Amino acid sequence: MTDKTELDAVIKALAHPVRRQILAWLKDPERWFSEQHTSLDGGVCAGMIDKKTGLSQSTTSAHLATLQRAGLVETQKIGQWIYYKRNEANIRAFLDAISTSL
Amino acid sequence: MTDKTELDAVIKALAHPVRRQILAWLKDPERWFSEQHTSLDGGVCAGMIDKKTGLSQSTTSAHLATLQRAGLVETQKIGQWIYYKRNEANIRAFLDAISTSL
DNA sequence: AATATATATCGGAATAATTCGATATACAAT
DNA sequence: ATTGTATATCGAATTATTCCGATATATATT
Repeated sequence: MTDKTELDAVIKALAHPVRRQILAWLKDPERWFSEQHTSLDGGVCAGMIDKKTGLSQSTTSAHLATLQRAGLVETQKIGQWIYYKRNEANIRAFLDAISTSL
Repeated sequence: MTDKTELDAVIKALAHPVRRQILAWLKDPERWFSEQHTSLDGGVCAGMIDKKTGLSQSTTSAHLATLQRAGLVETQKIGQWIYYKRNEANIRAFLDAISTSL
């Protein structure tokens, strides 16, 4: 997050309510994604997030890709599923960066 | 900043490099706007900011308006000049809000 | 091999943000 | 009153973002 373009990507990623909402859901997966049968420690699978956003599968996928490019989430692919979880280190790094730069 | 729409406006306002740059300049007016003859305590007048952005007067004015609507800067009008300065309380409130919500 | 499922990517339409020059408004000075 | 200066606002062009349905890719199952 020392780089300026990185910070730009992160702020732009956060500048959409749906993407912030997704990050908020991922903060407490047990609460919001209890239907998922596999362990939530590995992340929440994309389809569960689709269902919650109310947007189309492709749109939600694009939002997730934006979050990932910004480093705000990390993914793990298992079989045909892709599990998303917050990248807490990068989120903290962003908060530090914005706190000192702003 | 307790309101959700407020936070949205602030993040959107920050999601543009020029607006962040303006906020950064306003952090140290003595350094960046030493040419201004009136006291910098009252803020930096809009025209000086125009000159620095490299954008047109109207565009810079729009950016300043966005920052103001978001509450990130406050203004003081003296004669035909409008002086801009950071609203430190609101900036801090934003940092608190994003730190806890993110 | 064929079918089904999960997710990503593509192409395009709709909307929003950025930018500019031109004009309007407000104030100051002659 | 006129002229000049500072800033805001308008209208329009450009660019970026969001969104969708359709298709592609990868994996799993039969």
